Amino acid sequence: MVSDDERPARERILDAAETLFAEDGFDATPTSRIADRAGVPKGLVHYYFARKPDLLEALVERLPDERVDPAAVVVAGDVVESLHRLVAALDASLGSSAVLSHLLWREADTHPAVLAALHTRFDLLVEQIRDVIRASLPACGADVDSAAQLLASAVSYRHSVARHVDDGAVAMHRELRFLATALERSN
Amino acid sequence: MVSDDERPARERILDAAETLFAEDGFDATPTSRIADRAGVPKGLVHYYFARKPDLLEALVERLPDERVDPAAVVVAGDVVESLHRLVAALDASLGSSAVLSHLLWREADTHPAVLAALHTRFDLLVEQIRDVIRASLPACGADVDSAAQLLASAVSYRHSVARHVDDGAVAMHRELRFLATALERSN
Amino acid sequence: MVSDDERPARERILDAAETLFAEDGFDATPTSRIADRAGVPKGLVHYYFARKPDLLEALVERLPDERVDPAAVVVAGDVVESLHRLVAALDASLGSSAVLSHLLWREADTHPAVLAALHTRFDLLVEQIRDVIRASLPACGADVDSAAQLLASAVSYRHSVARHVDDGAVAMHRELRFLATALERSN
Amino acid sequence: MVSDDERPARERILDAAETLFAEDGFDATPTSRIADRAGVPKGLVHYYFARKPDLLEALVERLPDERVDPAAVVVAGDVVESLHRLVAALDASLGSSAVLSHLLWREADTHPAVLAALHTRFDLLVEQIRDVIRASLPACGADVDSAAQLLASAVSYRHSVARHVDDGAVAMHRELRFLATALERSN
DNA sequence: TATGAATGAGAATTCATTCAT
DNA sequence: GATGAATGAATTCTCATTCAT
Repeated sequence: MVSDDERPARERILDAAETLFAEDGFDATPTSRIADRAGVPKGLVHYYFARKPDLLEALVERLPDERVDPAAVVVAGDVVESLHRLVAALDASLGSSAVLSHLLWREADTHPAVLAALHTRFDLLVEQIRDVIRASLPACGADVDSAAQLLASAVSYRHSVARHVDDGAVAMHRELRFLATALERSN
Repeated sequence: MVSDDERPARERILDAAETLFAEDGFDATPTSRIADRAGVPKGLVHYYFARKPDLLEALVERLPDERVDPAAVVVAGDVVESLHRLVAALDASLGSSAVLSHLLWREADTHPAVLAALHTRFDLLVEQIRDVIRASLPACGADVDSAAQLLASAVSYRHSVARHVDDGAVAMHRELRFLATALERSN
Repeated sequence: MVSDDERPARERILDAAETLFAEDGFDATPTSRIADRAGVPKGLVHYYFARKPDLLEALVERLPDERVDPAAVVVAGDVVESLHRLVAALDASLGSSAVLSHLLWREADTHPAVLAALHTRFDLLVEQIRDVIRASLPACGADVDSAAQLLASAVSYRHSVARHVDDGAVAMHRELRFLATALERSN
Repeated sequence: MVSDDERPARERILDAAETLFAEDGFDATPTSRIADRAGVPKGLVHYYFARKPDLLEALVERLPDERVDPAAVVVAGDVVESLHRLVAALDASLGSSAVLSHLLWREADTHPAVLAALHTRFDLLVEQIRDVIRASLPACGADVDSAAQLLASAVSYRHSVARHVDDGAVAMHRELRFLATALERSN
């Protein structure tokens, strides 16, 4: 087996697992294929990850912290633009872990650790949207929580489940504008 | 093996497959367990469904048609109430196939037939929401398509993915009210 | 794989397991070698015996009932001869399951079912020896229980553990005579 | 890994191996568990004992010399008491290596070195019993060899195989008295 | 001398699928 | 049509052993 790649073997194994799990699902991916793809002998996979689900947990722990600095996206008085920048920033940050994101949705049911990670991520998303709305439209009298929840649903839905829908970005843009307009009007 | 239950063996096999696939996933469910649960001999499962994926396709074909008659829910001039009744009707109709709904999301990636069924269902959902909005608020100048897309996201998200979130109904109610208000204001 | 032998596959698997376990021990015998020896495909071994220890339990259940009819061996008034005949009868009956006998001793510690079987067998042995002593020497005033226990130890020791000692039969004969003499003297 | 215990690493490894082999058997004990239990890194086990069976041979060589000084136990003219003291002394000396004793029986078949050690120990046992009988009952006309063999069987049986039988000591006491009485009567 | 990462052969077990009856 | 014994490829996991440091 080849081995002298740049990254350490443990990382290469996780990379391979991430890609393959995302492509075919956890159950449909033999550890042997992970080893092949990582360029390590079969035994090494189980040396680092005694049981197969340990791979999944390690992947969850590798999840990047997707918190976006509100100050970096808020444009005072312009909710449309502010939310737009937030979503763009989230997209960029999530983009790197899009595959991972997707696979998590799929395995959440059967792996509690994954489910917990998903909930945390969703709550964080709602919170960030709400903060940006509040910061860009301080006196908004509308139901900001609902708007945040709606947008978070749409973002999550797009990132994790509906990745097959290619016009996602366009639709998202229009939905976002709709929400922003609603928020501004109720000012 | 038990046998003389009320439903024919083929149906019992599909019922069992639906439950078990939803619980543990397609790959993690041996056909032998489906046979056990259905109370039929192992061979019979493969007699009716030569290959395992055939079970999944048969389940997709069993999907109920969730079209709700617009006339039955629209309250002229009251979008909030109209959408509310629509969502309630959809919930009722989907309720019976909630497990199935959920399992479809999970298997969509690896089974094209399932993915296609999902897209059809989502498009139908958007269409119905749009129709109800238009019927209850004929002169609405807002971006009805986006509103419909947003609500469809939220509904789908709740039905299929976020089924673990218990306050789903409450949040949905508030989100819906937010959307309706936005639509009415732009009238 | 060959298959049209005289005995049914399940029996052939047990025969093979018995021989191989006795030769190399339970842990050192792969199920694949059992399959080879039995002339059946590997899968069939696990079809009949889901887990490897199930093979051991099935072997224990195959143990012949070694009860010897006292009437057939007792020579009234002659303990030496009576015990001699009993031991010979036990030897003959045990002989057929000598390998099994031996392997049971070895696996008793780690397999409770085996340990239980061994205890039952030993108690039965003591009981039979005592019955024969009593029947051939009714008025014996000696500690018949101890004599029976001693002889049972020696028999068990020889059958199960000390099978490598080749002069076993000769020694046993002398020991038996010693015991018998002791019993007669105390009459 | 812990390390600065009182005993040197090599000894701790053997101690751990002895315990674990006795508990689960040689084959069922991974060297890694031996390392864990000994509190040494995995590599060190193979550093001291290149192959796993080497551990077994080293254990056999650690066997204490169980020779009991006849003078210390013989009570002239009293075989019962003499043998009693001998067995007590053997018990005490064996007690420290009871686990080892037991594991040897189990592994004797597959490890010639172990089998040889066992034979040596048994012969030594017979010899000692005979010496004590002769010393305490010089003019005994009975078959002392057989009596010695019988008692050695019972002692071995108890020490090595029947360690699960809790009333071992009591039964042994009665058997011993039976033998002694027999020997005295034939005087 | 000591270490623990790395290796790969081989173990038990699972399971979709076939097929004779 | 129905059945369940039979098959064997594939899968997860174990572990003695090696070896660079």
